[in-house]
Amino acid sequence: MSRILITSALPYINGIKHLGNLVGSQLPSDAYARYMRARGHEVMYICATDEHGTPAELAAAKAGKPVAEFCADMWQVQKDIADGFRLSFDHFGRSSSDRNHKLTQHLAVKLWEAGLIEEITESQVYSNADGRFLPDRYIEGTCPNCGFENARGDQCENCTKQLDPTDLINPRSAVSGSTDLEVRDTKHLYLRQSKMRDQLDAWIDTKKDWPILTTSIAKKWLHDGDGLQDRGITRDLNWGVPVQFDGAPWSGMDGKVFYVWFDAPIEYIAATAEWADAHGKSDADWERWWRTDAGADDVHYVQFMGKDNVPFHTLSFPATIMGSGEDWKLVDFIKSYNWLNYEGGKFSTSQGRGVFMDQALEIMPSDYWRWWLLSNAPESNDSDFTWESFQAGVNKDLADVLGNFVSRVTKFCRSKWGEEVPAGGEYGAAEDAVIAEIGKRLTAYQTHMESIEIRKATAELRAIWVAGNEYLQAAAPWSVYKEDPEAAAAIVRFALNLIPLYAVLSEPFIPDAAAAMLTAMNAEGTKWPDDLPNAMAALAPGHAFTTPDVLFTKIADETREALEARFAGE
RNA sequence: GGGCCUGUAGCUCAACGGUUAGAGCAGAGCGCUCAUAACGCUUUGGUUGGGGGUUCAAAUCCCUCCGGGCCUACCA
Repeated sequence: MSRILITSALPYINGIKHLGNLVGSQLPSDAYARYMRARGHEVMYICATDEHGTPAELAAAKAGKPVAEFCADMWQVQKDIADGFRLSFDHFGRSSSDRNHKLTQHLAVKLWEAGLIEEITESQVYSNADGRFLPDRYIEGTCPNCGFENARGDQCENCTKQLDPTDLINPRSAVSGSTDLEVRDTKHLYLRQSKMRDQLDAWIDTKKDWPILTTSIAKKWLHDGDGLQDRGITRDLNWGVPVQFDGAPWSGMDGKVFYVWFDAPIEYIAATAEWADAHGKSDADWERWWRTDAGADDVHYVQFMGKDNVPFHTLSFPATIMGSGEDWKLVDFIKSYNWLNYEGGKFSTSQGRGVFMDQALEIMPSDYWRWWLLSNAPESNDSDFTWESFQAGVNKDLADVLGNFVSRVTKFCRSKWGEEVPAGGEYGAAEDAVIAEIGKRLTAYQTHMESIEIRKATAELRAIWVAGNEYLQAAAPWSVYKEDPEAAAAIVRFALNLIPLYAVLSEPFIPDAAAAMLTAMNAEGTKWPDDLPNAMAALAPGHAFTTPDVLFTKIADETREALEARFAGE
């Protein structure tokens, strides 16, 4: 048994996430966490809402709520949705927690003491009407290059030219539209990542097994142009972790907060501390996951995220904890995902295009989404959600191959012997062959789960389900029964035993159906099959079960068409 | 502009210098009748985007052209 620390990228607080966000970190990390728990490992699986930054403040204003209240409400919304998808976080925290405030401030002090933070005074655009400094992209105006009237202060979306906000002609606030803007000097803290470039580069070089998507992005940032640039880690905002606090080694930073990308990854650690607090545990209980001087050396730490998050997880967060000089656990493996598209285009919040997590749960049970999304996860490339593919995947894999297998076995048994495992006959060569086949597939499945190749794992799992149908078809107990009921009983006994096996193997992907299968078979405590022949004899003659309801209802063509129309957007 | 990823069967993907390029879905045929008209077997289908090169051997490595996508540091 080993200890495995798993973090899923933090969903941003400003709204409900769509299926692309779900499949890019939360869902695969959950399948991985469930698998590792099933294999008997000690798992700490952490997620949280990422609550700071300008978009949160604007979303709160739009909702007409104070930002703290907005975030608290939206945290609950996201928590409920996560529960609905059966995401098995050990703790779902908040980056606005007291733990994160304290730890973020602590690490900043350590970085300062190590000479890795410096004060820089820079000029930024201030909006008098909005009463706030504006990030570059929240300033709009006419592009000096192409004349496009809605160019943003960081880049013109029309001609793609990189801009400085002061380049814009007739600049205005994207928040209020006000043109009452001025440039003010403001002091900020910068993280001197450039001083850590060689150290980070050498560390990345040791990660030979990381996905190329992960390392190539890190290398690009390390070596592009002048190399890794220092990064401002504070902002002129109200909502966030205050930069000025008792014991801060700097002054004059009142009214500023740490930049969201500085405090958000720290929340991985802080959320584990929140977990300890919530369960009446001591600091030592969370530190053994995170402090290498407190037992975390043998922890295997895996992060899941979409590819947009890679620079922060490969560079700035490691720079933060390495630079602190303290003994924090560094990530061992970064699993990054590409994008999920919707019917050939992008998911779009503003255009109402695509499916959002709350809607998905209203439409179909979570297992349906989990299965389709994980068996089509964008691991090697962007992938495409289509209703047709979703319908085909759910109907074929879940309803026909797995669900119908459970139905045909239990109903046949019920009709001939009643709802208990029949006695008589013995397993023979055919059963040995199935055990051998499943054993081979199971090894492959486990290998793919260990290396976090989720798509390949689902393909093996499906093949294991298929093996049951192949066996039944060849053994044909309905024919054998007429001549030799004892032999038929052995066949059915074997097939019934496949059901709890399938339930346990499938649990990482379809936990609700797995639970329903175990309940029906009266086999709730079934463990991972370390010994397949034993597992196939777990349900002994006379063991009572109940024939389950249909496990997966098929998606009708009319239903699919209605959903296609409903979510087409404009 | 720069960098990275990518293009394989009608569709979604696998194969990561080594037999005859594989699987699921879709299509065709046969079988079974326990089951959610489900299941099983057989089968059609590819000039691996185009062109050139390296090699005994290339989907795989190199060059080039064409197409798709992502990132480019103040959205997160």
